[in-house]
Amino acid sequence: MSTMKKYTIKDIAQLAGVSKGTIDRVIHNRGNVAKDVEDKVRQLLVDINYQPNLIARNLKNNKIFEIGVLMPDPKKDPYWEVCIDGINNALSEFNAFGVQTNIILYDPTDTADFMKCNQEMLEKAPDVILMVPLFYKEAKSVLEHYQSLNIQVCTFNNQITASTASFIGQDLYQSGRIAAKLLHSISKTGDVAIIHIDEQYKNAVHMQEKEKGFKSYFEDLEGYYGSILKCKLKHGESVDKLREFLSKHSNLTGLFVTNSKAYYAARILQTEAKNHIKLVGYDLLNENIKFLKNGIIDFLIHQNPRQQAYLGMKYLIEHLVFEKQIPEQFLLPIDIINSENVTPFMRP
Amino acid sequence: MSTMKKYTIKDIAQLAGVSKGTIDRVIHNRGNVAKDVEDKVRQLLVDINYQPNLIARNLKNNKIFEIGVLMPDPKKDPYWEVCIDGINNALSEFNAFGVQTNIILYDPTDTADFMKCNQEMLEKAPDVILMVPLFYKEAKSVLEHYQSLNIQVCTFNNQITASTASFIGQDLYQSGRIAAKLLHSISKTGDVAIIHIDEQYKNAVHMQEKEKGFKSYFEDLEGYYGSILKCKLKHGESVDKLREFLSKHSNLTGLFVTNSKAYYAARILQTEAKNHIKLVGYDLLNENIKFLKNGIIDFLIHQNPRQQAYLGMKYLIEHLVFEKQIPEQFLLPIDIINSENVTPFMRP
DNA sequence: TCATAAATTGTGCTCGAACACAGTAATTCC
DNA sequence: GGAATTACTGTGTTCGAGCACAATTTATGA
Repeated sequence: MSTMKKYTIKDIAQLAGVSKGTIDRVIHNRGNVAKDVEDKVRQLLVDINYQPNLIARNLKNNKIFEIGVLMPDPKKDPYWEVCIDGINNALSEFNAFGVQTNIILYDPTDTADFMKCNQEMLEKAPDVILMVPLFYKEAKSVLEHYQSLNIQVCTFNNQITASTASFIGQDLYQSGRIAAKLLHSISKTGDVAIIHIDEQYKNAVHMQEKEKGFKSYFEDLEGYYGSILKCKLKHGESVDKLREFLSKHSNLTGLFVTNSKAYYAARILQTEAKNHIKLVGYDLLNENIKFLKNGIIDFLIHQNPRQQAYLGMKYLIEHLVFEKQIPEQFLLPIDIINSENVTPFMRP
Repeated sequence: MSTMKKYTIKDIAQLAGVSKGTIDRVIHNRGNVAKDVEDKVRQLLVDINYQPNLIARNLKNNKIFEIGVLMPDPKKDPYWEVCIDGINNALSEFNAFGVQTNIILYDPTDTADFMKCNQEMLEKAPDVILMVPLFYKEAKSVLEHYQSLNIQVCTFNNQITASTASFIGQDLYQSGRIAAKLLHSISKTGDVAIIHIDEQYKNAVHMQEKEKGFKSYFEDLEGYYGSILKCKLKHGESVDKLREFLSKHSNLTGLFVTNSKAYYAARILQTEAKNHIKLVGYDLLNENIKFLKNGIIDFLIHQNPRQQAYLGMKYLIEHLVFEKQIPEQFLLPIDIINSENVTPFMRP
């Protein structure tokens, strides 16, 4: 805030009437310091609020840090594409500090591959790890292993509540509530439906949390008398099931698709000209954006995977380079996207 | 990306068969280097893609940088409060790099005070300046002066298009369009009104841009037959004018308040129980949030002043410390806020 | 008492870039 | 030819923290 001198170890040594070696020993608890001297120096450090010059510290310890990244292969699911951008972004921002990545991509439909890639990662022995722990049970054991090896891990997208690893993501329950609020604000009456598309074991928790939040909004609401329906489309099932669901329930005015597959529903609404049914979904996939712009999709909720990956990298790098503490959990704000504000969120 | 050795000046000297002094002279164009040697070294630098170690560079040049901040006094307008948080945030993030600020607050209703504070700033002779150039004409001349003194300036909130200073803010035209889209999505029929409250000379450009964007949305729209009305409330005028306006136009279904004073309109809507009139405004002031939560205000558009100030500081610091280029313009995404996603945006 | 161990403290080098200054080679000029 | 100037090149110190190791003081034991 105000003008304050930057004290160096040398300054402190002079003030305490000892040599810089002693100060160093106190700072790093290296022992071999007389009790009274130690107390005196410690007090002095507090008094002048000593902040070590991280630049100098870093110059000396100039090792190249290795960050292992373990995430789903964007080739298998385009949702993950932007994460690579976020990672590269962080990398270029900190490229002066000697950081290297080792990205391993696993098949998001294959738990065995996840385990195999983790094995591979262990062999690379990175300093820290950024991971999308898609599969709860497997991730839990893997995270425990990393913890026992004392490797700091930062997870994003999926929270493994049972682990101590730091997590970056969103409050899914709340995002369900937001979806409900949006749907309700654009269609006051009629029934609404929660649509789970391509539901898989790995996503079950995600979708359930969103569903709970969605329902809670309408339950809290006074004066709403529509029904909350539900349609599940398991992985591999035909979209015909959804088409039938939509024809059967003629009183439907709103749909909430709990993942990035809102465009499945949008296609049906478009071909069957059901323009009166409002649609809220997730994620800025090109296919979704197309329907957002032509008005079939009304709102998308942005989970900001790019930012999640970027922040994870940033936290890890700052931890390595500047010894900053990594927050246990960081929940990103939940962005509401419509056809008019979509563009800046697509910025690289 | 891949494993690449970090070359130092010493390495290059060895490779080129000269001393590190010569490499240094080439890198900094200090002259006094034989033509053939210079060419050779330059080629070498390109070949190995030499990246100077910014940590070492910084350690040597360890001066304390001074950032002058010139912004409206939050005591006069609470809108600016969060900017201080953003500035302190950036400061604590980079506190290891020897950066100091000198914050000067001016009266946002007083152009003369703005000029006086700029004079004061000049006397402090900061290395760079972060500024909210509230008053177009005055700011223009001031910015020219800073440019002639070769002081890098970063502006936020208000764009002085005639200047070369870097700008961080939002696309106001687009934000008007977003407001229109939101209003239209929650009330399909009836008239809408643009409300300018406390309009002052200094805000005129801001509000006009938003108005233009708002209108453009409805003009682009097919099948909308309502009218777009307008109500101006000059600084100091009684809100009764607005109350009368609202009673007179009984077909109104939506209001767009072009600045942070949406709560003025909300109060009237509440006391007169005009719940059918939808309301969209700007900024997460406590008063606005209150009405957002009780449903009188439907959406707020978040101009993110905190992030604007934070980013400005970050750009300036990285410019000073790492010699990074400051982007000429950075337009933040425009956040749509409803009662359900307001909380995380209020995070410190 | 003095050698030896143990406890404590001080010194000096390192990291990579920047830059002053010393040193060497080439050229000019009388 | 030799002094002086110019053109170029190399050396050594600095920044602040970290750490190895040397140096010093104090304690212990026979």
